[in-house]
Amino acid sequence: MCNLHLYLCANFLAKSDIISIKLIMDIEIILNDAVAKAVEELYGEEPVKNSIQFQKTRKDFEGDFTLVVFPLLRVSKKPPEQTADEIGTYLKENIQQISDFNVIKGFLNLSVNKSFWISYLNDISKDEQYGFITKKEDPKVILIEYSSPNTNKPLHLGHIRNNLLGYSVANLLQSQGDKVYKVNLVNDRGIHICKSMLAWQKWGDEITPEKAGKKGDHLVGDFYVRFDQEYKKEIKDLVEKGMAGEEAKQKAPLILEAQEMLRKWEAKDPEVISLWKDMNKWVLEGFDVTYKNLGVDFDKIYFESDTYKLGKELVLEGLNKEIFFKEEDGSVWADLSEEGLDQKILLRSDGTSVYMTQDLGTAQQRMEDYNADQGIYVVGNEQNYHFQVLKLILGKLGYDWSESLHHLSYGMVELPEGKMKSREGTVVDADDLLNEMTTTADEMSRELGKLDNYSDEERNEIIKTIGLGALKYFILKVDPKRTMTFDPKESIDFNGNTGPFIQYTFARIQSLQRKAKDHGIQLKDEINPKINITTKELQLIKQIHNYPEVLKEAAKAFSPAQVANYVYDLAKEFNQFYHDHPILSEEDKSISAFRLFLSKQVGNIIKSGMKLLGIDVPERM
RNA sequence: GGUCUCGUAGCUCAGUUGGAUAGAGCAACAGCCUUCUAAGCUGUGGGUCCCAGGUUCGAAUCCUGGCGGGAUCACCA
Repeated sequence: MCNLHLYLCANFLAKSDIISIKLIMDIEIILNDAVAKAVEELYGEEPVKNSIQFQKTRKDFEGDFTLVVFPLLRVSKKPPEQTADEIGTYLKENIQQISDFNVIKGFLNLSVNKSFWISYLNDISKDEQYGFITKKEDPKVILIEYSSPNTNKPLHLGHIRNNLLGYSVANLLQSQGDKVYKVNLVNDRGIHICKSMLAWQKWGDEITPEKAGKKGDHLVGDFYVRFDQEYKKEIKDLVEKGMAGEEAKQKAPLILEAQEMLRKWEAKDPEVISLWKDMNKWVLEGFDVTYKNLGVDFDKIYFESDTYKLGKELVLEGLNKEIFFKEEDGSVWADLSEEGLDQKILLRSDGTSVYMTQDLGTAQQRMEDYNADQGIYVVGNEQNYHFQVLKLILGKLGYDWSESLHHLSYGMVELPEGKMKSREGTVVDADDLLNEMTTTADEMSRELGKLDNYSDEERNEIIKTIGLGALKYFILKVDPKRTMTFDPKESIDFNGNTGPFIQYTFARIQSLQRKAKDHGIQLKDEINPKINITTKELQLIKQIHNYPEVLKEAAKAFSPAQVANYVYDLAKEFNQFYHDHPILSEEDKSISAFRLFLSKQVGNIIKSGMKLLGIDVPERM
């Protein structure tokens, strides 16, 4: 069947300069089959599976695709150079697309006809969503949970990393043809919420966000801080009176009051519930503003106050089936020592739930609600252990989808001075940061005189896009699992490997298209495959050619960073190209028309890639 | 101490299922605006890929053991 396929392809290729879309997409498959056939004919033996390894030829060498021949030596029983040479000769003679080859050590570099590349470019220019899989035979339903804030304080830099990752990964997965639902589980209950509420009651003086002229989440956050300050004072006083530190922490009047408030909340005390509703509303309205500025959204928002009782039945069921066990004091545990972990509590001795219990319940409910094939949690790496346990327990309970659960774990964001600590006031607030980025973009553009001719409205639009782009790109270009350092000064640097550099490149391309129109040069729908192209042009086309594969790999690895770095490479390459390859040459319109065409494709990829990252690109800047 | 994770240029980071001479940016230095956007381009210097073994044609990448940083190991969430 392999050979038949090859025969048909070779036959077709020999007769036609214009290659069908299908074949272009499959160039690497064709090469693969061709090498298999070559090996069989030359050495009388089929190559072992996976021994045919193609990769893109590195830039410093001549060629487009490279066959690594080392794995084939076992069959050829000849030195690497000779083997490569023989296969290369065979391919050049038998495959129309191969125009040339060269051998360096054990590497066979194959050059593909330039007309192939141009035809390829023609094809993708017709594809509105190049690189995206729009129709998939069996699309998966994927649930991705991200953000998951507490309603007692505003969002900070760590949440930004979470939100950007979640949003971008959702886009990425969707680009591969799967159905993705974004959900947010808001943690709106618990002792920490009561702390802010209590502080407001005591010292709030009936203030509201409107009266204070402040975002609701910030206002509530202030009371949370206030609580902590007053609480510490009480502890200090008690310790000075001779109480032990630990005891003081537990017996300070404020903490007792907060605990009492939580009990009232659980008993649905009308006064407490009413205050709780008000304050949560303030916070959530504040969050909405931040989410909107950040450009992220959700298909569904869950509240922990609705879901915190879930999971208990699941645990009891597991207890009945003797998957879990009960201690003498009545608490329920899972024994994970066989899996190399320890024992984990699932129900307290008083029968109430713990964090894990809830998570078991919400996982089960959500996966079944959506009939999802895969669940992804975007949560910081401090919860690696939690999710490891969660997955194991769900597996023990017999849910086969537990295998598909994935904890997209990301590292902390640190500052040059060290970690962010709320107590020391070194937390970078999300809203402040967003504003600061825009302000800096404004200052920079004024300094450079970039936006002098635009109206205030246009100007604001553009600097917002740039400031936000700088922040998003800075965070997303780093591999999620790494602990990253966020240097505010450096992030606002718009030179080099940054979002604004990429945006700038895009803006240039757009400007080029406009200028071309002014010059009366028409953008072609299609390029004649026979025209000559330079090495640099070819290089750009090849970079474009990588895009679908990059998306595929990035989606598989849940890694927007891979897309980010790819787009930067493309933009950089284009910028270099742009500099010494005149595109709007008056003398030779055919060349400039091709470059115009090429630059448009580059622009499309940049736009598409940036969109996956959740970064806007400006038409001008 | 157990488990997980990271360690690449002075700094921030890339580096594809193991492939060729390990790459960018920032910072430093030297150039380039009468020419499609100089938020740009070109050049120079800068490396014990934490260390030591192992696997193999080939290791920054995989395995083992160290060293160093981080996270986690609650009847908190």
